[in-house]
Amino acid sequence: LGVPELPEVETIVRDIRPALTGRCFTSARLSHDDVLRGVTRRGLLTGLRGARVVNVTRRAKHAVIRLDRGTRLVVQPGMTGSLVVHRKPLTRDESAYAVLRLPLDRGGELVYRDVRRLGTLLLLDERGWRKYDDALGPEPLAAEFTPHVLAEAFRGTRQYVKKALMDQRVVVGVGNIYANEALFAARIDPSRPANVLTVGEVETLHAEVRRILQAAIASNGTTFRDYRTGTGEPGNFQLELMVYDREGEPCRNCGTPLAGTHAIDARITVFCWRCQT
DNA sequence: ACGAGGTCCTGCGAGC
DNA sequence: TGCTCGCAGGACCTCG
Repeated sequence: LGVPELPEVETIVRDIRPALTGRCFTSARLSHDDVLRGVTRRGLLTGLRGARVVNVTRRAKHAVIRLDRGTRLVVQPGMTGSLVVHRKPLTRDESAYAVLRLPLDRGGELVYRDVRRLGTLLLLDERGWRKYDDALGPEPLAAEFTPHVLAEAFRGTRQYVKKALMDQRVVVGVGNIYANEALFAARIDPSRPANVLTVGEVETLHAEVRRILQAAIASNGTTFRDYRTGTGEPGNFQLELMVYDREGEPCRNCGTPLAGTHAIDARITVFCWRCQT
């Protein structure tokens, strides 16, 4: 577990960028085809072999590796994916569950490892990328993501606010962990319909989403089991979580045992029924 | 429009 | 001890 969301992918991208930019993939090996979306094994491997990395960026929860051929390798780590540049030969543990291995010129190797393989790999041309990018909502840390933008997205839906917050068309990068945390910080009941929130509540939620994502980036993300930074280290934000993985434990605000439910989208929701209304 | 449920995938922990 | 079973869940899908 570890669930790479925005802070985790941001950390990965920052870590691997210096080691990858300008480098060439001397070869490419893929262990399983089931992680591919919209590209065949042959298409992926020939598209990567010999390609040079122009830059490495993050969009939503995805690492985007732009190649000199005008294509982009898009990595969605899913639940258990990690993306690490190894400078030394891989250990037995590191090579177990390695899905994509891309040795670099001048040494080292980019490795996508994914135990459960719920992550996906895409290789998109310019047009494919534009279409993919357009389908995603605003970046939560960008200036164009204002409280007004969030309010407009919430206005049109009676979905549970937690589900709406995790909808990648509303705002990208927020998954289960940070949705739970942001709603606790904003003192909002996750099961309220999105369109009944007051202007003030949306403003608070907007601010808390940004604050928590920034804090998680500063702590290199949240590691429970599988998530690793781009250098293979665990993150530290699990130490700062207020509700996630704390069902039954006392609320850090009022001491009431935290409640847990699967009623929203079949994912664990942890909240304080006293603080969140 | 929205909730519910299934699918993918495998390690792990609980229960018998 | 050794087995089975249910759970974790992001993205995507279908059904009512």
